Amino acid sequence: MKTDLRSKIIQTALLLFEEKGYHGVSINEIVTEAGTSKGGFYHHFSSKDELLYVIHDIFITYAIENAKLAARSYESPLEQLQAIIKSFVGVFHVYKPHLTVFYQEAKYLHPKYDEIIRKKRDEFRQIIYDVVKAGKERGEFRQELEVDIVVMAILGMVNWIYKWYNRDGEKTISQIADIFTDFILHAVLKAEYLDKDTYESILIEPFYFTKTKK
Amino acid sequence: MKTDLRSKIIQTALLLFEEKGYHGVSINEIVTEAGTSKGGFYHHFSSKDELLYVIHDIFITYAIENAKLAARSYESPLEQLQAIIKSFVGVFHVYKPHLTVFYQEAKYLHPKYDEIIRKKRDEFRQIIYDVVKAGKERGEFRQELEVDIVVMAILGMVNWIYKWYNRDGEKTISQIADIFTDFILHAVLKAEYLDKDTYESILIEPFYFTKTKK
Amino acid sequence: MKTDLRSKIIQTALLLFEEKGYHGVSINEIVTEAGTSKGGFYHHFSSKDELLYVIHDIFITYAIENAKLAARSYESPLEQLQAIIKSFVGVFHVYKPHLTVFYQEAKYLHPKYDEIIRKKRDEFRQIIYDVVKAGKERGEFRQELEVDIVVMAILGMVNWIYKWYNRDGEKTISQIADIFTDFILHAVLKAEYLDKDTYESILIEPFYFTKTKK
Amino acid sequence: MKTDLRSKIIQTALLLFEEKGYHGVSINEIVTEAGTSKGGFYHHFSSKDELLYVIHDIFITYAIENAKLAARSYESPLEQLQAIIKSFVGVFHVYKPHLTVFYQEAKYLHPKYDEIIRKKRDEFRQIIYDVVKAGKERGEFRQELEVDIVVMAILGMVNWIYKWYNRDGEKTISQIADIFTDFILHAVLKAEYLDKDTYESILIEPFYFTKTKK
DNA sequence: GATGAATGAGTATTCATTCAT
DNA sequence: AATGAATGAATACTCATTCAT
Repeated sequence: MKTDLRSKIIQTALLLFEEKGYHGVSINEIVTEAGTSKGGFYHHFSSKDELLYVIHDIFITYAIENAKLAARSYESPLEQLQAIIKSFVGVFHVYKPHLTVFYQEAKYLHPKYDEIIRKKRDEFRQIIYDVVKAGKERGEFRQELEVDIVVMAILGMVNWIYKWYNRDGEKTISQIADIFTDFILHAVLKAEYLDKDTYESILIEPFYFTKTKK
Repeated sequence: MKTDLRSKIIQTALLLFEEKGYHGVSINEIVTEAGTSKGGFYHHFSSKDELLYVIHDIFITYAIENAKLAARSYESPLEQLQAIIKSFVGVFHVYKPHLTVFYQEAKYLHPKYDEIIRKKRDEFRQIIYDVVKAGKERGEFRQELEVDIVVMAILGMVNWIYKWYNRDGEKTISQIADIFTDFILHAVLKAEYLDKDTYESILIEPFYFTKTKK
Repeated sequence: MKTDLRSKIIQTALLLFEEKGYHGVSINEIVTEAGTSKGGFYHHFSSKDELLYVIHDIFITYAIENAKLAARSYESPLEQLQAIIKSFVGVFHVYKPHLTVFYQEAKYLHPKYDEIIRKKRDEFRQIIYDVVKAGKERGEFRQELEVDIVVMAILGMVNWIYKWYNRDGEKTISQIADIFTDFILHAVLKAEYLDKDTYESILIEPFYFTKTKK
Repeated sequence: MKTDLRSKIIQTALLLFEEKGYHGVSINEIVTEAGTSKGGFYHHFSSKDELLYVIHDIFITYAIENAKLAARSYESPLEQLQAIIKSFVGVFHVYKPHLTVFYQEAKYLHPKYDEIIRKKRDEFRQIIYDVVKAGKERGEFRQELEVDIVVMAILGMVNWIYKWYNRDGEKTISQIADIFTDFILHAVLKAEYLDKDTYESILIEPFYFTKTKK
């Protein structure tokens, strides 16, 4: 298959970058590990920069799709927020190496790639923003909420997962998602919406958890 | 004073690292900007690695002291947590460049330095852990809380501030700290402790906000 | 026709080499521009070296034929020299790209090709040498002439044309040829042969000027 | 001396470039031959491009100075032209390697350097142009002369010297200069100025022939 | 004949570090 | 203490050439 070598290079680079950082890994190291040659690498990527971009793009594109789907699948902001968090946390199980590289090395993205990625990142943030805003306007979420800052708090706590999540750790990603959901809902919901029956009812396993079976 | 040049180098490096990343800045650039020479640099630092370590250490040492002081200054976990968050968030105002380097470049710390820093990082986490644990045990915090994960959520949301905080932004660091405190306390406190009178009373400006008068 | 692609490659390479130099053009660029593939290239040429050689050879072979023909067409050295200069200058109109590559890149010819080309270059020089020598011996040219050096002077002034000739320039190639002829004849002829009637009579347009009609 | 290594590098590169061409010589080869290191090279030159420029500049600057001095030293265009040719030809004795590189590799000069060099080249041509023009206007040179083209003829025949001149050859540079002068003067002077007594009188050895004693 | 994926030796350049002064 | 010339290992990237299809 035409894509074979390309995929192999991405996978190899991903793991190496995760372990040693983008600057800690040379092209030579990547191609040796991937079982190809420098020429092979440059046949598929125009530069090391581009490889970094591709890694960023794979993940952010996926994350946006998931978040949109989660939002679309429910009607009330409460449920939407739940679904988005569950989905978002779940992405870390599948794409932890991508995310690690994404957050650790974003600074070194070439400007031309950075712009593309920045737009997608903004798009992702906007999805969460809209849901929190709607929840506040509908009267389900507390009226004191500063939406901008709350969105950054949510993004921060979830994003940080890449620093500590371990597939073989004590808690599964699903449990972590539930704990985070519980934490966030307590932080944003009005007291009257806080009885378990309301919000725990939709804790179905979302699609992408089962997607990774490979 | 002997320390003068050393400080100048650290400050210069800090700002350059924040802007372009550790790998995007050469020793030459640092010494030129700092108005010294390569010899001057190596007189004060044994390597670029060491400089990176020093920057990490300055901040983490400071952050631990602050957190300990905050915890020591109050008796109830509720108040301690409030004070720690307020203190921790405030650190980003003063040490944003350090924090950016700390989170962005930790991966490139030489192992021998990494071990030292890792220990201090664990120490810092432990302080928060102890407070949340105590709050739960005392019955002020919700019993369902998974302390480990909640601590990581809190750390994540606060740490993430380095990615978006802007001294000239819409919200002051003090306002951000209040919003975060409100968010976290809603997330962890039992409903009965959630009346404003309880927890808003201690929103004193902590020491370090005034420390930076420079 | 088998030769089609080969010619296409030569023409394309010629123009690219003229513009950017042999080292400034990659095989990839040539084949892309020529609308073929690397395989297509190597089917027709054993190496980039060979392509360079072929370009050299096309021109030098042509130039020798022309010079011989010019010499054969007249009997007196005076007329022969005139005809050769006219012919030689004219070559620059048709083969400027070849000549540019010839003079600019000869140094990079592979030794095995270089030897062949060098021989032809010597052959060409010999033709002019013989004519000047004959002119001197016949008593038409000045007796003080150092034939060796004069030949190099003539070759130099004509060869240099590749550096400045422009098809769309102020002077046509035919005018340039006349000016050069006038210049050289004044330099070599004895005073008594210098009346216009003698040497301007043969300024027929030589064959190759009309050859390029395309 | 501060300039020692720099000069050594230039000299070494010059000879290597002359022999194998700019593209045929790697930085590695230069520094090995010059007895230094890559770092040493890049301490003195910002790039291989810059080295090429420096080589160009050394020669063209020198040639312009010489031509100006030659022109300034005489009053009549006839004598000026003689002096300039003598001086110009002499430059090839001293700077043959520079000139070889200059004419062979000019195409690869980085645009920013090319502009500087091109200006100096134009300045040089202008000096010769002015003298031929003046000679024509004063009535010493033939009125039929097309000054533009004649200047290119003169430049061409002299420049071409770099292709064949050999310090150990049959003719000394001074002899060559005389032969060229004789050739050119016959080509441009009116018949009445062509008696030897007029123009051979100033064939003093010009300054720069003795300058190179080092 | 033609393709283009793959090769790998070779290139210019960078940069942390050393050390004579 | 401080300088900055010199080092050389390491790096990203190029490109003529090969070869299975």
